[in-house]
Amino acid sequence: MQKYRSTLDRFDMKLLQLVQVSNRTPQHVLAEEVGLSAPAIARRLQKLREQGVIQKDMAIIDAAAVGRPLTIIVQVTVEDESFALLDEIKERFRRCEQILHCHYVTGGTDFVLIVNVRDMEEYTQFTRTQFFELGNVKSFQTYVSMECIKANEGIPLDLE
Amino acid sequence: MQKYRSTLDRFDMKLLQLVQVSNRTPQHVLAEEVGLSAPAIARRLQKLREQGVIQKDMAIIDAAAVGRPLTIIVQVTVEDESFALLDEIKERFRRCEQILHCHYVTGGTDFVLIVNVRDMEEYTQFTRTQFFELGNVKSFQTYVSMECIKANEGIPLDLE
DNA sequence: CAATCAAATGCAAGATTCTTGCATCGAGAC
DNA sequence: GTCTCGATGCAAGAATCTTGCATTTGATTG
Repeated sequence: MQKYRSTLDRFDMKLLQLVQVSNRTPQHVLAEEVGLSAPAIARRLQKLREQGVIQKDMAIIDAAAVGRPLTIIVQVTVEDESFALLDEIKERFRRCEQILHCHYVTGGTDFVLIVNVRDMEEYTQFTRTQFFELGNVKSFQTYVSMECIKANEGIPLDLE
Repeated sequence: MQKYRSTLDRFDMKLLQLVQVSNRTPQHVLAEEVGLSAPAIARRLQKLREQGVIQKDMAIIDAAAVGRPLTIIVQVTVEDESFALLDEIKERFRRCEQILHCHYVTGGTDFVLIVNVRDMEEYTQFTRTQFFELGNVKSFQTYVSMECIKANEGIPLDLE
C-alpha cells in the first residue's frame, strides 16, 4: 500500500474541476490545462480514485430517452425514530432502485427522496410498497417535477 | 448527417446499464457482457452520445473531500408566477453554481433545490443573495442533510 | 545552510484501448 | 428473388494509457 499526500493541491483541484465536467478527456489534454505531464495526470487520477475523492465515473443518461421521464421529490416523515427502525428504513430506501437520491434531514420532515419512475402508475405502486406496506411511514408529501432546471451538476470547485 | 435507429434495443439498454455504473470499462469488456464486438460497442456508444441519450460523462466527487460537506434541500415559493419572472428566476438558479439540482414542481411550493455549500455561513450568504436581494421569493424552507443515504444513482433500466 | 530522504515529476518505451476501412450479413422494399 | 441500407466482425492503424527509470522537488534534520 502506498502512502498518500493527504491534502489536495491546486493541481488536484483543477483536475477534479475538469473531470467532473467530462471524465473522457484524454490525459494529454488534461495535462496541458493543468500544467503537468500526462503520466503525472494519470498517477494523480489513480490516487484520487483510490482515495475515494473520485467516488465513481458514470455516464449520465437522459431519463426521458429511456422511457422513465418522471422525476418526483418526496418528503417522508416516519412514525418511529428509534435507531433500529431508522436503520431499517434507510436500508430499505438504499435498496430501492427508483430512489436516485435520499437524504436524512432536519427540518420538520425526516427524509427527502428524489424518485424516478416511468409514469404515475409506477409512482402509485411505489408509494404503496414503500410507504404503506413496508411500514413506519407516518406521512409523505409529493412534489412532481414539471421541469428539470438543472441536474447532476458538479461540485463548485474554486481553485483555492 | 447519419440516419439513426430511433429506438433503443436491448443491446443499447444493457450498454446504458453498464456505463451508467462505470463509463471507464474497456469496450472489449462491455462487448463481452453485451454480446457484441468491441467496434459495435464503440459505434453504439458514439451514437448514444450524439443523440443525447448519454448526456454527459462525469466523475462523481466526494463533496466532503473537497471541503464542501454540506448538502441542503430547499423548497422555494415565488411571489410572482408570471412567465417573465419565472423565466428570470429559473435562469438565476441555473447560473448559480451552488445549486446542483433544481426542479420546478407542483404541490404547494414552486422549486426544489439541492444546494452544496462549505458551511452554514456560505448557506446564509447564499440565501441572502438568491432569496432576498435578487427578489421574487415569497418564502423558502430549509432541510439540512444530516446523512446522505444515497446519491447519484443511475436510472433503473430493466432490460425490456 | 547543507545533507538526506521520500515523494513526485518527465521522458520514452511498451501495453492497452480505441478507431476505421472493408467485406459480409440480414431485414425490409419492391 | 434481388436491391438497398444499416449494422456487424475482423484486422490494421491510430490514439491513449501505463510503467520503468533517472532526475527534481520539497520537507526535515543535523
